[in-house]
Amino acid sequence: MADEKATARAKALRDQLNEHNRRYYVLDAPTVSDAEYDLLMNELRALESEYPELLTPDSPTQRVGAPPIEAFGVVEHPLPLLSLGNVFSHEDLEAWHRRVTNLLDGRSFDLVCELKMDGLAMALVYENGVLVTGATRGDGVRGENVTQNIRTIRSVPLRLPPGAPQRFEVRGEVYLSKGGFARINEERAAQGLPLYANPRNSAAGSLRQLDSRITASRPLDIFIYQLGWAEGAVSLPPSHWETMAWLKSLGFRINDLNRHCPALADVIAFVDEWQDKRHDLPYETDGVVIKVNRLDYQAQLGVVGREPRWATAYKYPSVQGTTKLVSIDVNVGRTGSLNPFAVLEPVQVGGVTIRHATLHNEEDVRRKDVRVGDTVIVQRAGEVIPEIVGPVLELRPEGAAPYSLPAECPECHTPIVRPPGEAMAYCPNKACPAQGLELLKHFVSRGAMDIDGVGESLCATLLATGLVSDVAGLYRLTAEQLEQLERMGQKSAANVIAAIAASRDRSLARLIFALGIRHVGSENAELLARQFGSLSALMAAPEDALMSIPGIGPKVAASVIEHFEDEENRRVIAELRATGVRMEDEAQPLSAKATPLAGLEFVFTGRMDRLTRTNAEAMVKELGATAASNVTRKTSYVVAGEDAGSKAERAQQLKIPVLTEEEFLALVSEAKRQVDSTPET
DNA sequence: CGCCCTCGAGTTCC
DNA sequence: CTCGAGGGCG
Repeated sequence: MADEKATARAKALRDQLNEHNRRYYVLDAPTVSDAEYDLLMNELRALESEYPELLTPDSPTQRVGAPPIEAFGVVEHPLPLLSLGNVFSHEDLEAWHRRVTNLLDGRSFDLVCELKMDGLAMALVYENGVLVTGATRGDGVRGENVTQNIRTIRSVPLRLPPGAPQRFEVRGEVYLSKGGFARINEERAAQGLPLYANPRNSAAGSLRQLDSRITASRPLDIFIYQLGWAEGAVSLPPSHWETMAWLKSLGFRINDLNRHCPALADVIAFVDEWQDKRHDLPYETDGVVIKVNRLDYQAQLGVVGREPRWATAYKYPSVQGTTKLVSIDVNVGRTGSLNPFAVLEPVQVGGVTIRHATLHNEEDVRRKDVRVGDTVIVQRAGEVIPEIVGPVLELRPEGAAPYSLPAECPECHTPIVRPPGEAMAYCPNKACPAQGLELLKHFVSRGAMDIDGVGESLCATLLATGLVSDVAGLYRLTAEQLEQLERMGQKSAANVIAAIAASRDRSLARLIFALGIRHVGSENAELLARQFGSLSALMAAPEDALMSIPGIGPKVAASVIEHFEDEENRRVIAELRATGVRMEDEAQPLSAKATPLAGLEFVFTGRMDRLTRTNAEAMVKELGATAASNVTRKTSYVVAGEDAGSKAERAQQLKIPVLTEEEFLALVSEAKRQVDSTPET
């Protein structure tokens, strides 16, 4: 049995350790060294193991977690945890403010702005100054009892100083810092476990551990943002802002970045200020919670449905979102490649609605382990292209099966082939209608024959009606035939015919590229055109002649040979020739052009105001420089437009000069001035 | 043979 | 933008 001395010592140790905890984790101002802290902790642990009756729920030793439990109990929230209405713009916010003003009979009111943590809402109940329950939000009325896990969070006070109400509830958001998230994922990767998709997902996983010793090893943290309810004779402050200050004095961790705003203009300033700055915070925030400060006004405004009228959440455009994966469909590419893509329940991400996302190939789907029916996390890679990050494993429905590609081409039902060692599967049927459409689209596209007014839908119509059966068929079209089609008047028909006619005179390189030879893109087409000067010369070239061109290796050469050996391809080329498509380049003018930018390599990135990227690339090539798409050590200049992404960053790392559009134009006009002032040779 | 750089191909949304 | 793969070079 513990004697009085031991009992008193245990209490003293608990009080000291709890205070040190508060200084370290809540105030961020420790007054003892880690070693001293450990010494006190060890002493308490020894006492508790000798006299188990001294072990109290508020003991700091509880922070290391307890043995696993079977399941979480259910906790009823006496006062439901409400959700918040959302606003997405200044206009929405102003409209909300007007509504509130009306409901308050035109009286003006002050507000509080709080950064909205991307974590999990939690209700903590204290009785006689001791934490007794920690529960998740659940459906707002009933949550899960995760008290043992909450105790492991160092910034949650286990015991409060005198002056706290007898029984009361505070609400807060449990979250994981970006650094903590990265650390956990590194550990999981090392153990071969599936990775958490984001800090929120990871915090949820940590909190739902039945073994709280695991939770204890996760660096979870909490910000308290609300007093739920309180019983016992205490006079409560009259405003939210003062309530938060009071809770802070009791030892709760409150976000210091929150701000008391006298008027709407200050709220707008706060929201704008953190729009970008939030990315520099060590934790993830997805918006700002705006609350009417006075509690009597809050009471007057009340609750509608499950949302209080006295608060709203300003949501920043999300970089990520979660949605349901409805199905995985398959596209057939121009080369016959089968590319699975995700059909999603539409979701707003970064201000646009996302319905589809590519899944690249079967391996990609397997690696990400997404299955039909999964809830998946979606983001816009480089702020543009939708991408599936991964599934939320907790929400996977029973019986969701791993994905495998269908055995047949979805278009023509030919059995698919997957060359050994290759990641992509193919439809081997060269006459596959899907490939025909993709080939036609490629032929008319901007980088190829550049036929204006012929897009995806017209290509499809032409093939479906039989007006065109291969790329050469375009050049036999008449205005009368086009006018038969729906939504095609005389004027547009004439425009299309003119655009097709104009494309007869494209450069040889564009024509070679347009043919759609495997492994021959715009660059290789350029090489081949420059080497051979005409399509017939290229067609007659033996394999070794192709291979001797720097940049053309065995695969490309074989692909070219194979393309021109094919009877059908030869027929189409003959047709093209017969309809008057130009098949050679004019002899290169021998006069050497002035090349003031010779030897320089430019990389363009981001959106420019006065130039398109292709235009800019043409400009520098004209002056003897080259344009590359990737930043390497060889790059001379990176020209960064608006919203420049990773390339500009990489340039900084490699200490390569980054030019603005203005600086670039200045550099070009200076170079041109040199050309003009140099006498022709 | 392995590494590094480039090119090809497919892709989403407005 | 990203991944995969081709080509060149040490």
